[in-house]
Amino acid sequence: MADVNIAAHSEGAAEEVTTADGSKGPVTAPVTIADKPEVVLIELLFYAYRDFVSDPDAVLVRYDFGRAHHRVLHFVDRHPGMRVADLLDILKITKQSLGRVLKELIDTGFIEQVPGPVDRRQRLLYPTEKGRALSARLTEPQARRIGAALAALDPAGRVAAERFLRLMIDADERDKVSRLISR
Amino acid sequence: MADVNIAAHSEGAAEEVTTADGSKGPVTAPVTIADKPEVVLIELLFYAYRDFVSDPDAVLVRYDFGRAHHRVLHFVDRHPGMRVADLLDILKITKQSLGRVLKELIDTGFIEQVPGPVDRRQRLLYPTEKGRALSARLTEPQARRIGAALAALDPAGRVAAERFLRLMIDADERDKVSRLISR
DNA sequence: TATTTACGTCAGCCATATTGACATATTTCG
DNA sequence: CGAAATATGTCAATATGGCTGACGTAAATA
Repeated sequence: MADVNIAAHSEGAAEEVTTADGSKGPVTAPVTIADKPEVVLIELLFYAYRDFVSDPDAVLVRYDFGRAHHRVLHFVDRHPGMRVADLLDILKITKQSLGRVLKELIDTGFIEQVPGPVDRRQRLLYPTEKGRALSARLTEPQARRIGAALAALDPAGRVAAERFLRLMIDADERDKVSRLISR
Repeated sequence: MADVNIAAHSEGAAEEVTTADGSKGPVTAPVTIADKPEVVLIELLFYAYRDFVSDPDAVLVRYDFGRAHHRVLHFVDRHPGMRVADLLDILKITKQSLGRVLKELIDTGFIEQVPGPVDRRQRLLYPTEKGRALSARLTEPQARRIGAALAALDPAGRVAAERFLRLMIDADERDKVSRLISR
């Protein structure tokens, strides 16, 4: 069963067949890319992301961590000294969801909390050496995948791919994200 | 707190500061895009996907469905008559995980099962009219988002964006995915 | 006939997310 | 100064979506 074997569709018509008694049967006509050309990109994004996130999973299981730990560690490593609120705004999850995952990363010594020097209510988040090392290790396969894909494009194509992804972000988040990324 | 306010980094050095007593403090140097240029794409993919999947959520809650239902309904709608095994191979989940979600979609009349006409062990999956309508409704905001992003690119850029996503898929899955998409 | 295949299901478990309420510092504002 | 807002943490209950493992059944196939 290594191969997906979706049967060819016998129906040539674009419309559903209504049976003799007037009841509606199942819809047999496929949604074609001619109908909705954007479906190609919708599905490519699904498949690409599916494989993209699968990369680090193999590493994470050895640490008893999940994808949530990966995300948290990545952004803390990327933005040392960030506030908890910043992290929540990036991940778009609640503080309760973040709580346990962050606690585990702190308890196991991958992330450290430091009281904000100016505003002492804050608990600024920093990676430890160990945290940085793990983050790098998780980034590696993803960077390799990205690098290989970009290498197959010409410079203009690389710019276009990046632009496309930027435009996929909510319009009212784009500037914030751009500022975060370009550090 | 509408704005993320990550403090500028006081450390100019690329390396960690070791304190006087020899103990390692937290790592304060950020990972820059100069260090790892692929990080830009890694993060863009995260942000883009985050917002991309958030679109249908607002619709789904009204049906008491989650993202898993969306994925199942989408692919059944896209490939009417597909087998359960095909769906599992696309989603890369176990049949037990699929089980509940699929059952709910069947029980609520969005998907129909038909015994395979040639191989009667199979339960071929079809959307109902209702299922097709919901799928279209869920696809709509995503297609709008994609369409807007593509509209901002020139034809070559559109090709590049699509090529990039194709290349992000596992090499040994690309042909299968291409066959699935180009229907 | 024996085996494999396609699918379903039961049971238990884990990870990640949610809402809502409440606690504790600390900063800021009137 | 005192009140209010802010940053964060935590307890509790719940939902969702995923997993492994075991077992069952019908149907195709070797």
